[in-house]
Amino acid sequence: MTQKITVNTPKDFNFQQCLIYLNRSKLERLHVVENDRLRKLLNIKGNHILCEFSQPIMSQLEITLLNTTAAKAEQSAIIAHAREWFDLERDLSGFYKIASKDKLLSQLSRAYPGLRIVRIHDLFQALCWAILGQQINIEFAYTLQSRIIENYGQKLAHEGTIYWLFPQPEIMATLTVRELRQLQLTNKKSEYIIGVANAICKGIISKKSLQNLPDFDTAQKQLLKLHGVGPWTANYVLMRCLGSADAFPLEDIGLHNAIKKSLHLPEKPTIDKVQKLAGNWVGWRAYAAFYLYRSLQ
DNA sequence: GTCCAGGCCGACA
DNA sequence: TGTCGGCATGGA
Repeated sequence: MTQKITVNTPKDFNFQQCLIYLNRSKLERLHVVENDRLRKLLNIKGNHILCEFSQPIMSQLEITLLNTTAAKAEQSAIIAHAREWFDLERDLSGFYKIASKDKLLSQLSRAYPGLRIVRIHDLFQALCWAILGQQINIEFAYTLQSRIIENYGQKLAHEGTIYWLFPQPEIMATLTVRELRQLQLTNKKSEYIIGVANAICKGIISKKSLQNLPDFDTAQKQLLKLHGVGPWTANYVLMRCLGSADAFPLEDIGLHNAIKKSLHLPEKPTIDKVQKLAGNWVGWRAYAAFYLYRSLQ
């Protein structure tokens, strides 16, 4: 007897749009997209629960537990995870209002209606993903991430497919640069990831403590103290993990290319030009960035 | 072979 | 405070 949980979703949420984003790389190891269904292994209070997400009707997500059943408290945690994953608490009316008056955003919001920022629940995973993505192409970042997961993550086999959890910082903190170098990470990326793992294990930084700060600017300052975390990485993590709708990875080459593509510019825009454009998106710059990323797929 | 890819650090002025 | 070279790798 499989257990099903339903999650009510807001009007301007389009599960299909999010699935397209989630399905952008064949090297993804942390979820599987298949026939409008999404499967992900969740770590709920230490229990590894394989969840299948689908959308039987527009206003609902249905979560089917494939390998176990969940008690009330676990069910609540699964629902909370889903609501965070697809940023369902957000009222997007402000974003669409801004978008309606902006040439670039109006184009993107029409192209990807109901797309929401797909969040990364785990701070360590978000930091690692950003560090891996520094200065290399995304597909190679996926290659590196898949190697880390397959070497150090926990897994569950179900009906012939393996589902993975991202490695715990406690595991990664014990590694040496030499070990990560063998996965073709650079010296720097290896040092940064081991350092971040240690910082999290020692409680120097945590998602909870960052979320308890008065504002995202303060959280950004804390993130910047980590070795290997610069402005781009800090803003990326604020956007993907901590739930800022306004964080903006200004230096992002991908964003620059997306703007070039959408506005049919002959060259990539300068930083000043990007900053000027983003000036029209204040309050919703993370959403603008996420829609721009989506336009590169 | 060259250039680019969802940057960051440390040195130096 | 602002700028610049070095880093290291895979793919086009």
